[in-house]
Amino acid sequence: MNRPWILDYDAENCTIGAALAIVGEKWTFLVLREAFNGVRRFDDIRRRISAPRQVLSDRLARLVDEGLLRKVPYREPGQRSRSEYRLTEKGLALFPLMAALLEWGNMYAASPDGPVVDLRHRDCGAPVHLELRCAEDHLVPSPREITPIPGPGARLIA
Amino acid sequence: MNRPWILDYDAENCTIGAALAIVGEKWTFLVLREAFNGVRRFDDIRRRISAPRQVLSDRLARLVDEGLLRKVPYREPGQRSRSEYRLTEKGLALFPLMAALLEWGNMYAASPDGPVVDLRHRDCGAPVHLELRCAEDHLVPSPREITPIPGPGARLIA
DNA sequence: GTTGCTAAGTCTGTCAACCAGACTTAGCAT
DNA sequence: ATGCTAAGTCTGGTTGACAGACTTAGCAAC
Repeated sequence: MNRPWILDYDAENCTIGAALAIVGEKWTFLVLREAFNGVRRFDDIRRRISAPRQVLSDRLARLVDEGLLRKVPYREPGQRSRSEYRLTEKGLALFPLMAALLEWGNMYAASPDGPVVDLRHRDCGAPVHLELRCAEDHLVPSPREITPIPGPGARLIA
Repeated sequence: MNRPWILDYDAENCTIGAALAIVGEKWTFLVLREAFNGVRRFDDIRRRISAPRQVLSDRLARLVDEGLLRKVPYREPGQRSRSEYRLTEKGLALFPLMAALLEWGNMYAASPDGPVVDLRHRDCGAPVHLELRCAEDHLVPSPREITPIPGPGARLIA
């Protein structure tokens, strides 16, 4: 193995790092998982992920701040109005990330009984999975067939 | 919105949670990013991700423990033998996760100049992207077309 | 109006993890 | 022996997580 080209480039402005700065934290990610499950209320989320209230409070505020969730008022009969948290477009766009984590978890960290949730295509009911494909429409079954190259935003180290 | 079915099920054995317990931490994920970039040596990784030595030491040990990385001896001329860290199959299987994070980051947290790395198909040079597809081979362009249902491992709350 | 109810959120003290920076280790070479 | 270097450990200060108690805000019954 030769010295990888990337060592000459700065890792500072990597978009993966930027994405991680927003969603790369355990509680944040669990909150998003629940959001995709349709769990939207503070105490429901809190019970499901067993987070300390303060931590959940922090993370929800952060996610609203970053524009992944938005607060929407709701009203149970005989109760005052409260807020629930819903995914925005920006948050919904994380679905492939969630799916990737689910698929990997099912393969390598699964419960013995099998997956806890299955993803189905709404229109036909068939199970849904992730694929890597190139612009020429070739299926790319393995990362070994992928070559990372410097993109337009790459910056050489000073 | 009705009460989501998932509230009747236990979140404890969720495979997403299990996966997060392994890779759901900032430094761990950055280490894996570098591994996919071909950066394999302690100090190279450390410089690129700016991690405290101790933290990197911990994370590498953990990743080796979990079987995502393995230590391989190498030898620079005039130096003693040292170890570098390479992805195992289990680690390589995280590629879609990495790609999902990269795509989301490029869309929503990008540097103004564009992506820092591009993924290309080794065989044809075309850019690679992630797709959601169902078993009937329909392309699923939006998470709104996906219905999560309880899988075989789902457990009702006691 | 006051009391109770509930979901959401804040406060407090304790404890574990992170961090920067200095130090140590282990083998090779002169 | 002495120096060199990549890898790894030690130290003391600071930040964040955590559990558990407390507070808030509006509605409803009395």
